[in-house]
Amino acid sequence: MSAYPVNLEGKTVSTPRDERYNPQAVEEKWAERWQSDPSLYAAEAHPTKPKYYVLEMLPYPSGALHMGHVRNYAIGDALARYMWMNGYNVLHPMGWDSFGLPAENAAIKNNTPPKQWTLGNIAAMKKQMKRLGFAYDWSREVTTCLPDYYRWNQWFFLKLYESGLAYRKKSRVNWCGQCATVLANEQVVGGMCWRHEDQPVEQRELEQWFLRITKYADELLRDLEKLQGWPEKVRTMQQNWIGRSEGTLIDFDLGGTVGPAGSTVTVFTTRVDTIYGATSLQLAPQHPIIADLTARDAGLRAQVEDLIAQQRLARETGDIGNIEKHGVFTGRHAKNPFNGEAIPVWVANYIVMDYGTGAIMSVPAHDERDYEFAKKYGLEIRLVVLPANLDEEETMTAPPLPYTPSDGMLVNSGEFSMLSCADAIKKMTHNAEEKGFGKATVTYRLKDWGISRQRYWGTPIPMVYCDKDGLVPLTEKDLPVILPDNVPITLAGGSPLASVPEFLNTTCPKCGGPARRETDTMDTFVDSSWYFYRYTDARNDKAPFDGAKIDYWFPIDQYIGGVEHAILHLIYSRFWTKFMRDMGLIKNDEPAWRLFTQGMVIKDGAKMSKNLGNVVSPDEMVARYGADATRMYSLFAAPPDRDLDWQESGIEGIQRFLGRVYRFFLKYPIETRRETPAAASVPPNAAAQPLTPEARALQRKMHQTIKRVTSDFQGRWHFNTCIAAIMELVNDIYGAEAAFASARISFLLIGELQRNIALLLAPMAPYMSHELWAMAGETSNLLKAPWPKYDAVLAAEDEKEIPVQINGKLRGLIVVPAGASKDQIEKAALADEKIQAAIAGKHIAKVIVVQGKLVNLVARDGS
RNA sequence: GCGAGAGUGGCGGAAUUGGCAGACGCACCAGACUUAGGAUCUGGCGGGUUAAACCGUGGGGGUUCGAGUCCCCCCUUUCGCACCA
Repeated sequence: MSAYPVNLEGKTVSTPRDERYNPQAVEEKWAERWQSDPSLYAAEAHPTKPKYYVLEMLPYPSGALHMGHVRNYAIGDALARYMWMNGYNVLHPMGWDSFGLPAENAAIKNNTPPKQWTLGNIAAMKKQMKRLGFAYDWSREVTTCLPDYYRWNQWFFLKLYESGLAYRKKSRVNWCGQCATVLANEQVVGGMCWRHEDQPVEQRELEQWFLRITKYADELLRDLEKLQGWPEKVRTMQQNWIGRSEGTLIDFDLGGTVGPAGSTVTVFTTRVDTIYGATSLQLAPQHPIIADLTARDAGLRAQVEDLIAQQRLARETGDIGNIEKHGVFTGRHAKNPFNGEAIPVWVANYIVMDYGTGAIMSVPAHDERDYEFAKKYGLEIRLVVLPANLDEEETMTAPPLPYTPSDGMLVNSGEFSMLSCADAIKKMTHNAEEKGFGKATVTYRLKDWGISRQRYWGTPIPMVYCDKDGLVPLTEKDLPVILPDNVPITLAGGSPLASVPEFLNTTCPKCGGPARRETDTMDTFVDSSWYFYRYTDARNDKAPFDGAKIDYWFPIDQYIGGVEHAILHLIYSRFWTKFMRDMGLIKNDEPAWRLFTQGMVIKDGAKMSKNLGNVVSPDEMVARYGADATRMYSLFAAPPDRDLDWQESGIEGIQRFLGRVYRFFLKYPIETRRETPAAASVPPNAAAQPLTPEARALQRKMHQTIKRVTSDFQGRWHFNTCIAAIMELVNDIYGAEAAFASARISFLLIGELQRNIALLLAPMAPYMSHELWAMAGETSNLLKAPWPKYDAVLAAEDEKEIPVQINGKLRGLIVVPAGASKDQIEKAALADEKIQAAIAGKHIAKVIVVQGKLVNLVARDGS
């Protein structure tokens, strides 16, 4: 590099090719060095520093990274590097969420075994990650599809089974025909499969394994309060998902048994206060008692089937919210336990079986849906709540119906009349409990987590079926149950593992007799529910991890990923944490204190997709602009929480900037600085010498930049403004080039500028920073070089430019010493020529001086 | 319908507590250096005007010496949930 003649004239010259920054050559050189030292990014074994666990959500190994990944990891990597430089013991691991359906689809399509396909993809993506320069501790790599990981899924399953949190039941499940498997409620999006937007989800009856996440519903809801470091949005989404609702269960008697399902219908209501206004019962078409009610009435049965069909259709089109209300009278009546009145029992398509009890009391006067239904079928509408305003006249006036507020007063409600709604709810619930026909209850929207999948590429469930002993769990020493290779995969339905006799046939752990294995596998969300714990102790073959290590590293200090995991992954992993805590394995009760959800990477305003042909490949960007520019642009183009519109011309701007930085180092290399006469003339105690104005300005800018980058980095996570600040500094350096040439800026300052620029860029453009660090004559490892500190005195301005307003409008600018008093500022403002001209003939009513900020003169006409 | 965000030049975006709106970058224009330019450097760049005045942060009100920022009403838009009883 010293072969290039330094231009001490400071004149603009053309840039020869060899002066251009060549990212490929530089990045490859450093990548090679970094890869030769596997311990480079390892956390300390015997910690002497405070810990910091930064984690990006692990990817599914689909075959290639996309820009969304790059953005996610660029953020995490910048943070990890920043924390290293700030003296933390950083844990920054990576792994692979590698079970799941795409591997099976690929197997069918290409006739490649899922394992081979998956491991091949992992190798390819790992290579991409290394090329991008992400600083992961690969010695802790977790690959969920390998037995050394999934055996612990099985281990946890046995523990869950032992504690009654894993159970099996026959249930109506969501079935995706294209996946040929069951979906969790969380995987059904608007009636469609989360993976196949155009595939309506069917309902099937199957024996399934469930995890009792509802046991933790209340705690999962309550602890959201503690997660102040999570985006409000995510907490709200989880809150809605859990959907806690307080209400009352009330039994309505059908006046004699109608069949096996009994003689009462229990309704759930949040408004028991309106029960005197109930004029019918409405059942969901799937309600169990309907089988009994229709047993001798084929016509009614057919009508109910029709309602079910309507509901299904509406669900499939995602239009369940707007379903045209239909219902049918069953011919039966039920007794309202409060007033003894017999009210008709109907079946209606707007009642869903999977919320509450699948049965409601219909109160048309005080519920919009019930009102609409009652109007349509001519059911009685009975007012039982009046507005309770201070204005008596209004209170006595019947409100327009339906009247739904719950701050009114009861009427026509027997002994409860004249009570407020709130009091009535309490007293009526109490009354029901005393008399044994009802009770207070809490319902949740959250359902238990169905984890059975009729697929091959997942963790085998460690249970067997014995003819003699029935359902038997395996024991710890039987683990892992290895997922066999060479399994024929089809989408014919049913579990592929059932067709493998060597797998299927086993012996019962209890009696030693012949038994069959469970052939379903686990939902892949099981894998990702606890993977981040495994990173702390990834090679442990005696336990999932060592609790002492969890105590040290957890909770995760910063978790970073896409908002699409706001519900599924993030609620399951919170559940898993609470379960492990209750097992005594860990002490923390939340996995991550801080969560950051980055925005999507889009192109031309649309999500990148193969269909639209607007996919930007990271490989191509790296090949064209280098890893640094690719990463840095993804940090610069938008604040990290917003969507980022990828523009090729934008990354060119970053490339240009990096080139400018590089040329600054190239033009003033350390060798030359030592040798030039200008350098030699700098006295040894140059730092103590008063600086020229140009040098002082640059020095000040340098300290201001350090200050800004530091605060934007840690406080606000605005990487875009961090980069903008560094750009400003570089622009100022170029602006002062003439002073460099005339030696009015010392080589000591140039060296300081260079070192600080390398340090400031290190988290965001690691390759180039390392190169620059070496060019600046530094031999230490930049990865752990101390983050620069700014000097507040040196960052301070000597004088300030202060805007002067008249009546709030800018009318002039004055320059005052930085520490000027209010009086001085006011005097200077009034003395300014422009201001004097502007206020001529006017009377100054008031002068507002904000020290160091602004002057506003309130001027009125006349004197 | 409920909940949470967002709305600023041609574009991406700055403006941390109310205090010079448009930092930084892109695009564009002009110039320099060039055999050349998809290189580099310098300058310009919200509207308006010769220059000013003036107008400008989705719209309308308000508070204030002063509002992109605070308050009220409305519009648009993104995301999540939804006959949830």
